Amino acid sequence: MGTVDRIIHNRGQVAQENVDKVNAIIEKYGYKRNILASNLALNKKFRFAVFLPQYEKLEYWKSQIIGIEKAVLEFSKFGVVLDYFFYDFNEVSFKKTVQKVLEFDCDALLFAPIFHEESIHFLQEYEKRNIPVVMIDSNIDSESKHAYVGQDAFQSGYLAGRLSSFAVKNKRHILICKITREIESTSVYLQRIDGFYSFFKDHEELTNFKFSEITIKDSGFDQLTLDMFSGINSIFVPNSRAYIVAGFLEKNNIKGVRIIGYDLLKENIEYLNKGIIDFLINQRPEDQGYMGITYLYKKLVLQEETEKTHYIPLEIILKENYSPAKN
Amino acid sequence: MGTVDRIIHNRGQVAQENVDKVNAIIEKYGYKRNILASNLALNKKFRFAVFLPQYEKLEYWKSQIIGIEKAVLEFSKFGVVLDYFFYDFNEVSFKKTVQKVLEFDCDALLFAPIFHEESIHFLQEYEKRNIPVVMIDSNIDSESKHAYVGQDAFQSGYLAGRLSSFAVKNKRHILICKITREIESTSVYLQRIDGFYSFFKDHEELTNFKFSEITIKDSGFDQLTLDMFSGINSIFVPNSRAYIVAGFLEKNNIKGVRIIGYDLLKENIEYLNKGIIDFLINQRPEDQGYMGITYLYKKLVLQEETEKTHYIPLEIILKENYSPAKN
DNA sequence: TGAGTTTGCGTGTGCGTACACGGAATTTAT
DNA sequence: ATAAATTCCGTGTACGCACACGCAAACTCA
Repeated sequence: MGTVDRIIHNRGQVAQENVDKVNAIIEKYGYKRNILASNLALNKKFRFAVFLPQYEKLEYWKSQIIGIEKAVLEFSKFGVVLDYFFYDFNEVSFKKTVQKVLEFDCDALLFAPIFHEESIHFLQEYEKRNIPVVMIDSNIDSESKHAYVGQDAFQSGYLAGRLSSFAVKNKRHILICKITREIESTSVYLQRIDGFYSFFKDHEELTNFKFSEITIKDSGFDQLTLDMFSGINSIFVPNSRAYIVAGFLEKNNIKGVRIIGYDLLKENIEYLNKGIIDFLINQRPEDQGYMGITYLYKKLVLQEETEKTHYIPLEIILKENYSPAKN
Repeated sequence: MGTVDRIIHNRGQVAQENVDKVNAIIEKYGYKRNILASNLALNKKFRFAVFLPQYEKLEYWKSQIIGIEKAVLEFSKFGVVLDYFFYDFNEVSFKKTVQKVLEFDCDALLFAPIFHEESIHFLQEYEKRNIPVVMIDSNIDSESKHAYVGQDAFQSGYLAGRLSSFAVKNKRHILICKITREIESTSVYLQRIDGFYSFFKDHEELTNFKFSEITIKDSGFDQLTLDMFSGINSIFVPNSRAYIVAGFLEKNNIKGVRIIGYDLLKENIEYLNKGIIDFLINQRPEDQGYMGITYLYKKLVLQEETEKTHYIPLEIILKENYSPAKN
């Protein structure tokens, strides 16, 4: 037993002759180590660090946490333990928390690389330490071996392009509303817009489309003006804040404008039900959190082969297929 | 150890006094039985019976099987073993196989209740035997405790209604093409149509819509005639055979008709890419199979609380968001 | 009251793996 | 050659649970 064990874990202390013999037998009989018994004997905790923005007031991140908690409830019996690290909505807080997380000794990491630049070095560190990482929400497309759970941002923008091409009139003027906040993955943002334009590039027959862009800081309702929307038939908001535009249009009684946005926030749903927002692309945040933890569980606890990327389906939500159950 | 064990499994043979004592301690210290060790000691195989239509030539069911195999690959290390029961595309074969399955001694059952009537009694039998069942693809809405993995058929029809209301012209004539085959869940079928009409009932402002229905047997291309489609603006095919209609329209060079169908079959995708089919609602069959087995695994092996119903998202596939990766 | 029956309880072993420990075999140093 | 250091290997126990087995206590009935 001892010798075979040493061979299986190649811990040395065994003659080459025996190594070969045992390996031959393992091969011949197709021995597979029993993960149940292994984990039982190991009697080990698996510490997953969860590094996300402070979610208290962010519906989207709250859903992510719900999914995470659901997963850890299942996996706690296998020794999975979470340690949360939350940061506030600014770069300083983010950087501080990065330090804390780096100092923390964990077996795996779940992380949303919101601040693109700052995240790169951070992630490299984990690659060096050989600690598995899963990114959720947004991906850093380096050639790293880190996993990703979330949507294909480019493709979702492309789809949004198609959705906004469902024209009532032939001539169309599309407005892209960039409503930014410091805390937001700008890369996701840009990929969506990129995908959006790509749709129209790929469809030359749709020449009768014009595009404008406006940029608003924060949740600044007051920065919107009426003339921004004159002659506009369709609006694409490449993040979750379509409700701001919808609110403005409602207040000023502007009708017949198609709005396409992201995420099933309460405010968005409200305007969806009123018929002011037409399409929302759901990112299924709860599933993302759940799948993220599940990935790490499969990788570490079960030591399975896992697929590096898990794309969440591009779920199009209309007033008519929204049901409150699915967040 | 023995006494405590007898109490935990309430196997009797222990004085009430001790039962109370032990239960008090279990309560006090929050003892949870370790499922890992339990399964290790049990050293038991979990036999799942999988009862589905012969899939060789059915793309949809093939995908289901792929998902099932993927799941069982993961769970085989926990002692999960599958036994397949396939039946041919007719009632006789179905009934024969029902007998075989009933005679087979299994711990759980995954089943697609295609033949509604015949399935009811069959499922009751498993309820009697207290064997957990998960239904995939279509649900039998009895108040049974059997689980379901699949779409909300009514809601998907409702959504299809909305999709076909994206009118280019104001006057619209919608054709509902019922292309039936013996092997098909008629209940799913009817629920979808029901949902479809309900959409228009709920939206009285859409009065300028007219409806017709045609019914075709089998994959009978030859039963279609030109006059069936005269004046039609939009077609709803409430199952996976939209490609038949699309093929007919293509052959006869009829253009500008919107087609809405189900499932990402090769033929459907072909017409989607040609722009003849506009919308496909994806049922994610691979996910269904995977989730079905996962449900039984969680229920039996992990003995977790599980949600009875797992709805697959209503994924709308357009030419622009179809990617071959997702079956 | 004693034999027979039932009920209650503890011991022991096994599930498949991990790892500490100590002894045997081999090598190196003196 | 002998002592010391090193390499190699087997035994034993633990992980947490399930269950067979057998013994002791309590009960039944004559």
